[in-house]
Amino acid sequence: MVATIAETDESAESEDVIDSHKRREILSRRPSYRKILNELSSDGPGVPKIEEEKSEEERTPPHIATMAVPTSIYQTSTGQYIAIAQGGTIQISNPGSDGVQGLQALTMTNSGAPPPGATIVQYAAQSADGTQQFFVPGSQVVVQDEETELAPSHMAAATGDMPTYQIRAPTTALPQGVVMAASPGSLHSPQQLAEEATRKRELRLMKNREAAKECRRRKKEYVKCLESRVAVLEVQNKKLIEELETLKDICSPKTD
DNA sequence: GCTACGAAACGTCACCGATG
DNA sequence: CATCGGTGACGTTTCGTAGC
Repeated sequence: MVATIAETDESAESEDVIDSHKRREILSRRPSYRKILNELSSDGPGVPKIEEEKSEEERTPPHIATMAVPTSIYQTSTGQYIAIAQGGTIQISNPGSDGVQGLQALTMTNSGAPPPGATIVQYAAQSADGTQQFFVPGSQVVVQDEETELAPSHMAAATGDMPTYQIRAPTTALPQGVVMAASPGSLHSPQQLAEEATRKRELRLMKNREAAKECRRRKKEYVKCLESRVAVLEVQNKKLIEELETLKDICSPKTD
């Protein structure tokens, strides 16, 4: 933007705000990549549809009956069951709840995206000693044993070794970004309210982080599909031009 | 080895539309 | 109307590469 009038700091600031708003107004909102791509795919060949769910495990509903068979089951002192399944999913179930409803899933940071619909109840992080910890309700911590964690995953797969975990009382303060969940009804003091607000913010940021990743992935896929569509159309165009030339030759044979 | 640079990936904010 | 997910924009980080 070209400003020829001398501005005070305040006006410059408001100018920035106006700029920002103008810019955003100019940028018309477009439908999602999925919508655009599916529209493209409906009116032309060679453009695959973007599926609602991508990976194999994502296509599988996060239902307890379809989840991986747990390889380790622990019970905390508060009576909660923690099942660590192959693939790194940690399932937490409350003994008081019935079946699926009480099941919550944690996914280890190195095991890919959590299945859709799974409730991520806490945050996976590395503690100061390098072990992975999972904070579960009841102020306890699931800690991956160092020996198994140090072994490469392909070795574990080859030998059949599964990582082992311990349930410990937390020995250190929560790592950055970890806020213990609190039941809404138990919030009274300003500090608790602040913690709840922080927890909500962290949750929002975490979800947005994942959403941004997914959005970028879709965008890349969208661009790839557009490129492949361009290639297909170029081939079609070339063929049509050749066909036209052939027909021209047939209709107007050379006379000499 | 060090530095500069560009590309890719990422995290966050702001906004919008859909939905309950 | 509150909430949530999707996405553009922007700044930052990470990584590979060329030039020195």
